[in-house]
Amino acid sequence: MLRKVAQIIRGHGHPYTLSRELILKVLKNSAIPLSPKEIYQAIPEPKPNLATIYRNLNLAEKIGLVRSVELREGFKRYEMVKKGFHKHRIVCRVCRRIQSFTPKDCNLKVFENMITKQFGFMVDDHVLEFYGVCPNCQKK
Amino acid sequence: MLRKVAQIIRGHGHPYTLSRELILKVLKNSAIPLSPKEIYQAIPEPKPNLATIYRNLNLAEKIGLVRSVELREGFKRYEMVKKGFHKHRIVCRVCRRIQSFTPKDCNLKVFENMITKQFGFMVDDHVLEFYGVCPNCQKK
DNA sequence: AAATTGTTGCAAATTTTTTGCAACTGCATA
DNA sequence: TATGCAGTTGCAAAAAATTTGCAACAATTT
Repeated sequence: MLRKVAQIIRGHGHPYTLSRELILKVLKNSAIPLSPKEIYQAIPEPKPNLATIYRNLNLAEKIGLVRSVELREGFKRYEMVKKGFHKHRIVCRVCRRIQSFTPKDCNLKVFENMITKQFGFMVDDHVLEFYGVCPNCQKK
Repeated sequence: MLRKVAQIIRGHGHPYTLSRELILKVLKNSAIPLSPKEIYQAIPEPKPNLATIYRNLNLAEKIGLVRSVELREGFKRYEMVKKGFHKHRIVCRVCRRIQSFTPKDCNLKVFENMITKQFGFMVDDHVLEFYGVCPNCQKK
């Protein structure tokens, strides 16, 4: 089921190792982006070294398998990249709860066109996160 | 000219110190968000300690004077919050150049309404950054 | 001007991420 | 299926980013 991922990794000249499989499986099953430490904790013993997780996340990001996500926490999180889909997040400023959602129709093309016309950038990715207070924390 | 800022800080029960003035002045004059280290470097001698800069950025963020911005670099940047205005960024994946822009009409209300209706969050801030390749790096 | 409260510098600690190196593993090919 | 190369891994140490304890100090209140 991660066969396609294996092909992509091999296609970039890298072997598909057990560590890689374990890391990507954890990310695939998570509703929210995870930090390297969280990925480490989610893998059962015997787990790969934390340094290995960092190295593989960097590689996976470089070849476009995962994307890094920062939510004002002071560390990076990672999520799988799925072609044709992407997620946005809403983060509670109080309890730090993260809620992901997939936009039906992400009408940010307006921005991207403006950017291309005005600044000449070729845009291929964007990050949109909302901050606020979740229902639970509003009660208090 | 930073009088209003001084009032806000005092209004929150904190003295308006020289360090605070220097840090906020640097941020006020920057077109792009700056990291603590960059702020430190931008202040002429005698400069406040780096720890002081971290402490004051945390305070300023808490009382809403500044906002933290993360651009997949592994550290935080900060920018002044100006009521009624906000900026977005486009970052070059190759040379890491940052281009800020102020949206004419940030039509993300659609998202915010959906979030409130569907998840019950009270949204009061958002982050929208674009990633791509700048004109210079496209040539190579 | 004195008292109070919060701030600062400094050094050390913590947290996050990267790196060097020797042993090892995945995979191509024979 | 065995062999060898190239890239990966674990471990420990280093580097980078951020936080914290504490004594000296500065900004505001009385």
